[in-house]
Amino acid sequence: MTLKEEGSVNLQIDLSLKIEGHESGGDGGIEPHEEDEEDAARNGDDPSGEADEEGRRDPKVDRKGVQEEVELQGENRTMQESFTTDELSLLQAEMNRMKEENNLLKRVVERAMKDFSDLQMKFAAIQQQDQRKDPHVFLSLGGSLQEPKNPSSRFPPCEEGDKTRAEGKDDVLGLSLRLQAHVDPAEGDNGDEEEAMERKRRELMSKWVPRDMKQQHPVDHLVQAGISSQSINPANRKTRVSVRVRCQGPTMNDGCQWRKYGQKIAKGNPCPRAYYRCTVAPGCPVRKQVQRCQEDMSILITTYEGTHNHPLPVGATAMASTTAAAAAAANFALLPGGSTALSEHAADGFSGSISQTPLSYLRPYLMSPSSSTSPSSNSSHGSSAGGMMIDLAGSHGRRQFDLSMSPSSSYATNLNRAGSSSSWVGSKPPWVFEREDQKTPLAGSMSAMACDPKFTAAVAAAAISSFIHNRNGDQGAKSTPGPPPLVEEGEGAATGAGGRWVLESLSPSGKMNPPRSQ
DNA sequence: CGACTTTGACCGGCGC
DNA sequence: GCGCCGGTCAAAGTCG
Repeated sequence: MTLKEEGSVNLQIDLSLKIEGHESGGDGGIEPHEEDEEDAARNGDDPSGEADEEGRRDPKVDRKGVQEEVELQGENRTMQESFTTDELSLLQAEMNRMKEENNLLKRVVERAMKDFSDLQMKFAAIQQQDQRKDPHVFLSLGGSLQEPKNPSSRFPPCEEGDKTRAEGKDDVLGLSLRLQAHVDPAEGDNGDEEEAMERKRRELMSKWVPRDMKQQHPVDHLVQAGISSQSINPANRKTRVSVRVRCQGPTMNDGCQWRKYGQKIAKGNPCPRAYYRCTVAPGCPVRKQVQRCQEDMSILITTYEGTHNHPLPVGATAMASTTAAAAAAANFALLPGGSTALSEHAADGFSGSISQTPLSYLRPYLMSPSSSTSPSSNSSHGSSAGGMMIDLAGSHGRRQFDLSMSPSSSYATNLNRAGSSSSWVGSKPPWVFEREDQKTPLAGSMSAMACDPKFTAAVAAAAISSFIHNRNGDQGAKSTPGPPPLVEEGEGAATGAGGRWVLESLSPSGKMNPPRSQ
């Protein structure tokens, strides 16, 4: 809900309090203030609130000239009644307007609740299928009231939201959740609902996934921010988390301290690639590569590799603590108890620290079935058959993900700044969070309207922290005092599972770059 | 003076 | 085996 909408809600509540003081039969059922009752009793014959105001204006004058007042009382009463009638009509009109707004908001909330309920039901069915089969999962939380009418639109909810805002309808609050599951068409029927979901999933997947995963149009979709993680090296099972952000600084401030140890011109990109090593703790194996996007120099591509052998710094932790929404949404997509996991994990994440509870949030991704044994490599991105995609595209292109490096500032500082400054252009951040699993046909997508700028930044932190902690858990678990590695908690398939994750957001032009293979 | 950056050299993997 | 390429090392330079 935007500030404007919040304000209108508050305004409505205040007005209803006043109005209900005059009308006993309002649907709000709010009793009049005692103060008003006292005024009314003091002035005796004026039951209306307007007379209260009159009585409050100059009670002493009334007492001094009692006789004069008695003479003029009839005339005053006529005038007061006239005022009262006028103001009553105005207040009634205002009240009616507020009632309409209230009804509108009620409908919005009801719709959101209904969507959420539907989502839960659908997800439960999908979850059962997941356990039997190896399905593609498509979970989308769109930032629009309506389902995308135009499947050809790559991000229908986003464009819908843009259109709405462009028409000046910011006061319309909308949140819709969509969950779609894809089951292999050859694997039997699951009812009309599943079939409809399957059709929609195929439509969207045909528009969403292949373009990214097959890199058909590298320039078509310009990226503002994104995260991709992959087990690029089957030999050492090292995980990479790639983040793409629109950043003016030389590097993205992720809360950690980095020391540059090399720079190189990589083939295919004239922009030099810088190599950094984590210096928060001696011997920390985590490294990152930073490179400007060739298509858009304002986009910074940061690739993290390895597992921190130390707790995350405060900046990163504070920032990551807000990551619960995205991570919990991810959890919601795949956790067996998904219907309840969302709220639970969201609550955990918002009150906790990613350094303390990072594993649970993205565990579902890491535990995604990876049964296939086909060899994977980083270069196989283009041939990825499936993937996990979480689209938090409220309205792409409305906000920029600015995490400019500030040597003295923490990530949290950036987040605070982002929340109150023009760093976030627009009102809703565009994100696409996807996993490209090169081994399995698991595919999914989730989109959500993320209204809080912290939310979007948190998404990046969640993925980074979780993957750095988890995907190399076999390296860092034994030396890290933090949470146990995922691979020890989850399934064996999580170890070294060849997956590729991408968190992307869209540029103002609505374009998005495909993830750059490493 | 210590920490950090720059930059050329070196090494290993991979494809031909 | 050779060349290309990505990644790393380490000496020199820079900065506070």
